[in-house]
Amino acid sequence: MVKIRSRDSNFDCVTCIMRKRSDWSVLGHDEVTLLAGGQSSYRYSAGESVYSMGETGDGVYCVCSGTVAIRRLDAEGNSVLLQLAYPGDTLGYEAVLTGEPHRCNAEALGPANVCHINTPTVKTLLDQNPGLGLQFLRRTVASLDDAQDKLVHHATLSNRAKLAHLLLILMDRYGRRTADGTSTLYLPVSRRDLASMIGARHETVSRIIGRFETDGIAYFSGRSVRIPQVNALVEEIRPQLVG
Amino acid sequence: MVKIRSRDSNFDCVTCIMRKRSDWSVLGHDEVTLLAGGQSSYRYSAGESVYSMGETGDGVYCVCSGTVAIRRLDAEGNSVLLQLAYPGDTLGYEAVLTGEPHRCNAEALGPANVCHINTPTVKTLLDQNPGLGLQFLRRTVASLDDAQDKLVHHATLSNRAKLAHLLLILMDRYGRRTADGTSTLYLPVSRRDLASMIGARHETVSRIIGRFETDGIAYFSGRSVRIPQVNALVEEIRPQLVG
DNA sequence: GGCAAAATTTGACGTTGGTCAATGCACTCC
DNA sequence: GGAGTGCATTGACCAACGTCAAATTTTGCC
Repeated sequence: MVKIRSRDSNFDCVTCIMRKRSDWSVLGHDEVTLLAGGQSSYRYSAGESVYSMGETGDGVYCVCSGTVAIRRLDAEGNSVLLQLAYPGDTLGYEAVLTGEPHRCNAEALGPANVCHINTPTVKTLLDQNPGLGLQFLRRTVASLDDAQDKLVHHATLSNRAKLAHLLLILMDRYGRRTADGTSTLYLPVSRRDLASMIGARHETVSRIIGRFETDGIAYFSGRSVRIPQVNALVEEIRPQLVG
Repeated sequence: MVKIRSRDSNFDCVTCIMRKRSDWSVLGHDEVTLLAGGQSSYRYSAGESVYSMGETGDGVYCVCSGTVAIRRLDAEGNSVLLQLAYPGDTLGYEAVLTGEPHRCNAEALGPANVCHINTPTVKTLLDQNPGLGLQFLRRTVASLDDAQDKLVHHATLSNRAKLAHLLLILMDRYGRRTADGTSTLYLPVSRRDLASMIGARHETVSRIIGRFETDGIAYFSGRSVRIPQVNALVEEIRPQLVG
C-alpha cells in the first residue's frame, strides 16, 4: 500500500469522477472541499489489506478503482467472502457509526485505488448533511437485501444452482459477449473464494465445474470461463432442496 | 387486525414507554407531537399480516408488544424466516426509503400491538432530524451484521450446530432458568419456521430434535423445550463442515 | 529460469440430510 | 362430535456433498 501525494489532482475528491456515482454525490460544493481536506489516497496491490476484523474504525474508505473483497472469518479461521466492493462503493462506515471494531476484513483483489476519509470529517459531514446519512442508509438497506437473498438461496438451492447463480452475477460485471453469442468471463476470485461465496467446499466447486463442462454449460481454464449459452445457466437455477 | 381508537392514551406516541427504547428516542418534544399526529395503533391476532411482499410501502411500523416474523418467499413459495421483530423495533422503512415494494412479509406470531406511521410524517422527521436517519442506519447495520453472521454459519456449521445455536438465541428472549439449574423455553415458532431459519427441511429438524433428546441435550414437548445444561448446547456449536 | 508454496483437481469413501410416503396429533369449523 | 386441515413425527432410500489423501498445475519470488 502506497500513499499517493496529496497534491495530485487525479486523486482529489473535488475532481474525482467516481464521486458523482457514490454516496458522496449528495454533498454541496463547500462540503466537497471539507471532504477533500479529510481525505488521503492510497494505492493497493493484489492481496493487500485495507482493514481487518477487530481493528477500530478510523474512518471510511471509498473505492476509486479495482475490486475490494469483504470477508468474515469464524472462530476456526474459515473465511467467507461476503461481498465484492467496486468503484464508488464506500466501506468501513459500520465501524465508524457503531464505534465497534470492524467485523470484516477488506482486501484488494487486484491493483486498486482506495481513499481514506478520517472519522472527524465523516461525522461532521453526517451532522451537516442529512442526505449523506440517508445515502449510507439506502446503501446498507441494499446490502441487507442482498444478504437476505443469499440466505434464501442457501436455504433452497443446491450448490450447483448457487454456483450457476453466482456466475450470472459475476457475468454482469466481469463478463463480455463475443460476436458468436458466447460469453466469456474472467473470475476476480479463486476457487476457494468461489466456494465460500456459495457455502460449499472448494473440492465440491471443482467437481461442479467438471460437471458444467461435461454438460456443455461452461468451460473453465484457470480464471477464464467461456459460456456458450447464458440461458443454460439460468436454467440451472431451480429451487430443489438437495443434500 | 383491529384499529385502536385514536384518543386512547395507552396507545399514543407521546406517552408510549416503548418509544424511549426505540429509534424514535432521538426525537425532541415537538417532533414527538408530529409523530403522534401521523400514527395509528392496531391490534393484530396470531397469524395476521402486517404487510406483504410486493406491496408498496405506505409508512413504517413500530412494534409495541408481541413478536412479528419477517419472512421472505422465493419463486417456488418456500418461506424463509429471516428475523424476529420485538417491541421497540421499527419495520418496513426499507420500502419507504427505496420507494421499492416490500421485499418481505411481516406477520404477527401472536397477539401484538403495532403502530403505523405514514410516509409523509416519516419523511418530514427524517429531513428535520438527522439523528433519526442515523438511528435507522445503526439498526440496519446491526441487521446486516446479523445476516452476515448467519451466512457464515450456513457456510460452516452443520444443521445440528445451527439448531443448537438458534436455541441459544431464542433462550435469550424466551427462556427461563428454573431453580435446579435447568432452563425452559417456549418456542415462538413452528418446526417449519425453525427449519427455515437454519436452512434445513422440517423433517431434518424433527430428527435432530430426536437426537438431542436421546443425547440428553434438550427435551421437546410441542413448543416447550427443557434444557438441563445450557452449556451442552454451546458445546454443539463447533464448525465442522458436513453434508 | 528455477525452486518453493499455494491452488486446483481427482479419487475413494462415509455421512448428512433431502425426498417421498405413511401415520399420528392438535385444532378449527360446522 | 365428526370431518377436515395443517403440523409433526417416523421410516426407507439414496443423492449430494463433506472428508481425507494424493497427484498435478499454477503462481510467486529470487
